[in-house]
Amino acid sequence: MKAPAQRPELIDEKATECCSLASSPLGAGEAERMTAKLKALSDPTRLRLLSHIAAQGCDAVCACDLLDVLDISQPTVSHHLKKLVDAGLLTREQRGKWAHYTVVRGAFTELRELLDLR
Amino acid sequence: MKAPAQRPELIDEKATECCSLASSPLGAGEAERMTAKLKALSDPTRLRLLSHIAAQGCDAVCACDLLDVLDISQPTVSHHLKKLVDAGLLTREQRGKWAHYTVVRGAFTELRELLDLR
DNA sequence: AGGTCATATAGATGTCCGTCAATGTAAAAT
DNA sequence: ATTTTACATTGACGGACATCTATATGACCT
Repeated sequence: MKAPAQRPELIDEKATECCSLASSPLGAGEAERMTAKLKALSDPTRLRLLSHIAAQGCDAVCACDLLDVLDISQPTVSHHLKKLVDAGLLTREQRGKWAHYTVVRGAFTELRELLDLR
Repeated sequence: MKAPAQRPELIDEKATECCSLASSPLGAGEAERMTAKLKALSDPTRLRLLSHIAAQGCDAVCACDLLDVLDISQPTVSHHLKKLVDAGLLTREQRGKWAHYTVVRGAFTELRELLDLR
């Protein structure tokens, strides 16, 4: 009687720490929290809006300037900026009738660490 | 006659390079390409699958082991693994009747650079 | 050959999301 | 006070997506 086919053996050498994802498997809550920021970045329009603000030193940029740059309607720009603020990637500041948006310093460090493959 | 209200002045000091996003505003194509990978990461289930593979050294992990770990159906696991492969974050390798998935080294460097706020 | 096991694919369903036109709001200008 | 300007909110619509059940594929075992 031959030995039955067994499942491929699980490697449980304590894991060679190939990345910070490796430190320990993500729980449901943790995963949800990380994907909240990732989702906010996962839209071409939002990524371009962010890059335009970043391209001016990550300092406060008027929403009016962002409207000129991409070929989308004003409500859509407003919608996306709100999403970026809600995700903690931008802050909003009202100056008179203008709204200014600023990149949150350090907002990406957590994500960058998550993706820190070695 | 008073001077008309003007838009808040645009800061065009060559941008203080606050992050790699800042180097230049992303074009439509570039943004689309970056969000492809980000979208693949923007689901809690996929992020957890990835983290389980990473937690074993980013080496080949049998799909059967991943099925045990999360409380979702087998087709759903298969679906998500395919998406991660399509995004270039995992590679698939068939061994007999088992499928093994491996984290692609360096798949995240581009993303990490994108998020490299200083 | 027939059966079982691991995984993929197909189809269906409900939910989320990006976009827009229309409208609301609030500040500034006339 | 009325109008204009900047921006947000609402509601509608179409497409994308996560998940499931059911079925197909393909490898191994007897």
